[in-house]
Amino acid sequence: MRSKKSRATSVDIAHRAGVSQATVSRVLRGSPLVNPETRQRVLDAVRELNYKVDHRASSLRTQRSGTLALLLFEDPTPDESHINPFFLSMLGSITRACAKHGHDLLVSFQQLSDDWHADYEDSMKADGLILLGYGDYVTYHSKLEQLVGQGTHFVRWGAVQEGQPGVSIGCDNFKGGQLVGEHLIERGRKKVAFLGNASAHSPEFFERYRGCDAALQRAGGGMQADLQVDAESEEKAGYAAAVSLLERGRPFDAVFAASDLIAVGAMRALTEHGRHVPWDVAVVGFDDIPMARFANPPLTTVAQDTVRAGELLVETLLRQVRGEATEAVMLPPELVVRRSSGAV
Amino acid sequence: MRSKKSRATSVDIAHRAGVSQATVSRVLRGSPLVNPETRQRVLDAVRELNYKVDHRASSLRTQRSGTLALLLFEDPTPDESHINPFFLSMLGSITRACAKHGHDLLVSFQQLSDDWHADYEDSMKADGLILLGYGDYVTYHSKLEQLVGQGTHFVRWGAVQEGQPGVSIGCDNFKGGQLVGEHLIERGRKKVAFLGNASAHSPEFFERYRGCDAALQRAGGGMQADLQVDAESEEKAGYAAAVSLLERGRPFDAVFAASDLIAVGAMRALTEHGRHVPWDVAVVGFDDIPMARFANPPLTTVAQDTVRAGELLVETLLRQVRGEATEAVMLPPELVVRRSSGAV
DNA sequence: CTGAAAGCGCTTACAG
DNA sequence: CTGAAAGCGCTTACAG
Repeated sequence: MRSKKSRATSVDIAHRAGVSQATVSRVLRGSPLVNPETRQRVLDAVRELNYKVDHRASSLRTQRSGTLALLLFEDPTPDESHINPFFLSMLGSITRACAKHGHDLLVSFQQLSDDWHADYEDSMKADGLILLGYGDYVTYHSKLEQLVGQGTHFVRWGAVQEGQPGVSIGCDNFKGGQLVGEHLIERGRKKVAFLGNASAHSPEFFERYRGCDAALQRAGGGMQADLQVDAESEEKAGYAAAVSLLERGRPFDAVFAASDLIAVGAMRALTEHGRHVPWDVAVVGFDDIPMARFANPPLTTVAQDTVRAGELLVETLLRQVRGEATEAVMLPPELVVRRSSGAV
Repeated sequence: MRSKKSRATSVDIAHRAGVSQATVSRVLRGSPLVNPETRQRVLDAVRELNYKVDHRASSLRTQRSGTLALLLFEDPTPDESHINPFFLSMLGSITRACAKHGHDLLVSFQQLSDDWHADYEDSMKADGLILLGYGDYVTYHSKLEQLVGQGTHFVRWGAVQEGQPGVSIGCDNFKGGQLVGEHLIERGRKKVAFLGNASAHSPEFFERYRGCDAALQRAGGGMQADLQVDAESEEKAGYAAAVSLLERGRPFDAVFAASDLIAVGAMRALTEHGRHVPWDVAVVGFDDIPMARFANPPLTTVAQDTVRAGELLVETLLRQVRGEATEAVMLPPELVVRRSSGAV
């Protein structure tokens, strides 16, 4: 919107360049059906009047918005509190990937309870949806089915598993858990506690748990139910979980936290309760958020490739929008060893 | 976009409800000029066909998009690297504030070098722009003037100072620097090094520097030019700056880092070079990013109220879009004392 | 290679 | 309270 004279339209350009409005549109869309000289006259007029195509009009006409919407779910922490740093870095890489593909990104935080399934694409604000966030998978499921039923284009970041509505991109969480298990065994740890929800409601955490268990089993051990404590992915929850683990009084020499945020909280609790990390207890997290390097001691963790993830999400969604076939992908995790799991 | 039958339009609803398309529109816009019974019939049809107003069409017609665009600048780190956590949390609070005001948020990362001044609002994708990011203020300035000249609606997060194009919301950086200076003096520190650019190119950092200087002066001292080292807001830059400070061989008993990221890097360098924080050197940062609490030792810093900042930015911009008067605001900073500046 | 015309899906004076 | 009509600013067959 201009303050004085209203903004130039393609008609103004046509007038100035002495052509029809249709020709202006052809030039701006890069149609080859335009005489080079005509094209130049139009381009000159465009520059002189500082003209920009009205995105709403073109999108209304073409039925393509060139916009993707990112819906970020966060259930537990309604307001104030900080967003999970892992999602923040996903947000960063998704934004970059969108730009790279010439698309705009609409960002929106959602409560899982909201009626989100019926918004952005339905209002034609976006060509497709990217769904991101932990969330109770069971609740989630029916909404996803609704999306599929509506023919909405979407991709989801999260657990990649059978019988799931829509296309998912996710980390190979089982593999990640395995890497952790193998690492702990190598360091001589046997009794591994798990901090995080380990049930079908949180399939990502559960896979991490199962992967670690598989690795321990191969070494003749296994995860113990009495060493598992539920926790959402928050520092405070990690602290609380570690405290209640200690209260149980069962011996353990390692903690596998389902996320770095949990791990950081757990390390604080352990230290405050006189357990030395890593001498008494090795601690390993998941995600490799920026904070992990700076934790005290620096946190061993499993890195997820957020840059690749962002690109894959965007590319997959765009392919879907174009009507091409798409498939689920699991990204390989990578173990990052730091001092929190140091040798005994 | 639906997979099978194409999506319902207001004409379909009109047909089903036995009214004119105009009436459907009136109902959906909440016009009082509709008979309650008619309204109900329309609403029923809307529900049955799962109809949603096409946002592009309505926005084209009303000339209001209900969308704000956030342009995030990051000059030094072109790709890969992580976005400054401080901006990430601003992003979070801006997104929340937008939702609260019923607006959508378009997010875009920009290189300062890009031709950004001419994009989102010009394409009518957004009603206004929020500008966020450190950046060389001198380069910046002329682009801002262009925006003002074009009559573009925008607010900027950053230094609040005289003769600046457009409306700015920012932290009271001078005051923040003062708090740091007073705190250090109270802890018996005299020779305060400053890590960060201290010139008109980085007015935010410069104000922090000047504020600290003012506090020291009041105590009979002052900042020393030979204890100032340039640094962008990055952990690596902080590390490098601290190393070159040490190499100068001038005595100092405190470091005021222009940002937490710089402080974290500096603490690593100091520790590696045998200086104990805080015994030998007190370290103070700025921003209070999540990482600050978990740094080793936990970092004393100046907190900026990002939640309030986000709301203020959105409210101010919306007021501007509505043609109301707006003004610059400086938010009060708050000192957060942790162990990195612990008593001698 | 170019123009006239229809139409994307809404909103809103204008009549009644 | 309601309908018919114009128009927001584009894109794209359809003719030529």
